[in-house]
Amino acid sequence: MTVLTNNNDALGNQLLAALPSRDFGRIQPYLEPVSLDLGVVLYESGDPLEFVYFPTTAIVSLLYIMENGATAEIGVVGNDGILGIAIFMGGGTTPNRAIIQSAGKAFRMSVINLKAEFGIGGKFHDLLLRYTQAFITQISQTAVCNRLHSVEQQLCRWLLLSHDRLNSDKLVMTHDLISNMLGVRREGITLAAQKLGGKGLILNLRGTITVIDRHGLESAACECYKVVNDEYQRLLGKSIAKNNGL
Amino acid sequence: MTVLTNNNDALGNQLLAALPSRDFGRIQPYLEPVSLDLGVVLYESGDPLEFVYFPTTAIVSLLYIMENGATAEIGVVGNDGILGIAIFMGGGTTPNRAIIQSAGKAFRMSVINLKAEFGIGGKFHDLLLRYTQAFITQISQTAVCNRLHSVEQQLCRWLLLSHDRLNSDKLVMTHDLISNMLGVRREGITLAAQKLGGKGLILNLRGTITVIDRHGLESAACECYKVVNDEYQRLLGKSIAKNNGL
DNA sequence: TAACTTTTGTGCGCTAGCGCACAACGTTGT
DNA sequence: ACAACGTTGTGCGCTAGCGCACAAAAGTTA
Repeated sequence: MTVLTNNNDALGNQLLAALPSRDFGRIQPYLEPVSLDLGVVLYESGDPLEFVYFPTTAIVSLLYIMENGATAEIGVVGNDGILGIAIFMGGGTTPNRAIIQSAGKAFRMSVINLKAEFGIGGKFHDLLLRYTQAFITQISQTAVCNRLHSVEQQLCRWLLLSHDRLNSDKLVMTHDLISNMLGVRREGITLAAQKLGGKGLILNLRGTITVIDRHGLESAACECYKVVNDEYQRLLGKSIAKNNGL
Repeated sequence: MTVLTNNNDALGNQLLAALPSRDFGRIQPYLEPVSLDLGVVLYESGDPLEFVYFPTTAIVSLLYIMENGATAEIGVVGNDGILGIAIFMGGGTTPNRAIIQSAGKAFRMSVINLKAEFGIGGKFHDLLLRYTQAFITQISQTAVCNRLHSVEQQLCRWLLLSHDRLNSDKLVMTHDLISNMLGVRREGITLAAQKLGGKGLILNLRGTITVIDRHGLESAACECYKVVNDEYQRLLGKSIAKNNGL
């Protein structure tokens, strides 16, 4: 079942990379590399999970889908973390959809193996819980941001979140996609993106947004971004942000 | 240190009540009853926690406070749960303020004792994690609700959350307080409360809101309330909602 | 090249919620 | 009974974002 290719790539995931080599060595055989295409649904709301995922280059969004079809993002997971915390938290599923927001690679691990490793306690257990707390902060700040900030500010935050989890300045995504994530109108994104483009922070091309001025983007974003990033740094010992300690 | 009064009151907290009596017996000596007054700040943003709290009749709100002083609620904890999950998750603190939203009683437990009990693993460990997952759902749904729903709908959700955690239909709280929680204008709450009053769902009196038609309130709320409640039921084996299995 | 699809740009009327100002109550205390 | 204070009610202009309807590009396929 486990693929025998070079699983050292798994160190591209910061959570796995943070493990002591002894713990990582024990887990490594359980990791199976997978390629994830844009738009693929990894988990559907309420479905029992079969695998957890440690993304390396892929980015996954967690969405809630309303009865009327409207969507809003809860949080985003990339090479900084793990998708499927409901497994070790004990619920087995969540009322959210997990969808690939940016195509790329990940390593998956069966629920059985994950539970066994988590059950041992020790570093892996503690690290997963600390990551979960950081993720809680991300969700919390999403709630705050949704309440208090403009679409333009939120777009900055969202672009930064994506940029941090990518090793490129070129984000392949349409305004329509982003609008679904932020739960706003597509036109609202177009307008906000134009403003950011006018300020020279990003470059809008059909289907892609290129980050030009990372620092400018951070300034244009609300404090929410920084709060989350600082918390990741505090809890996981490293900043997710580019040019900022990574 | 531990007060010797009747700690069986602690069973008023559903998390403690859900423990097997053997586990509860071990924990009971560590529980210290406290009275919590309206407006008291239990945790300040970023402060290392010294105690976790198991509310029985008190209700605690978790808030984020923006640099400009604006506030928004992340989630609410009452007799359904525990305040201070950052302790067993490993972070020791969060960037939030915890403030008493409704005066009442709680049992507190020192961080050292909590960590020790959590470290044993077993039922207590698992229950705390399952509760945390339920709480994550609450935060997530707050984010969604903040994005997509009207103040009136959110007020319904919020009143229901409070009502569930209280053994009275009379909620002692001002419109101003609620507006801080929901992160909206006080006038917006006044207006929404008037509408709900006009529909006969609640009764507005100076400083108090009385729930008249619980079912009507649920209908007037968005689906967010039900999603969270269902998830509490699934994960913790009981509904928090009144007239609904409790 | 031509037809088609996807993505982005633009305009327009509408509404919810904001910020501000101030009036009208209830309570509490003296 | 009166003053003082906290709470709620009301009005008004303003703005961000919505919903809708198309037009204009930019790619894609035939």
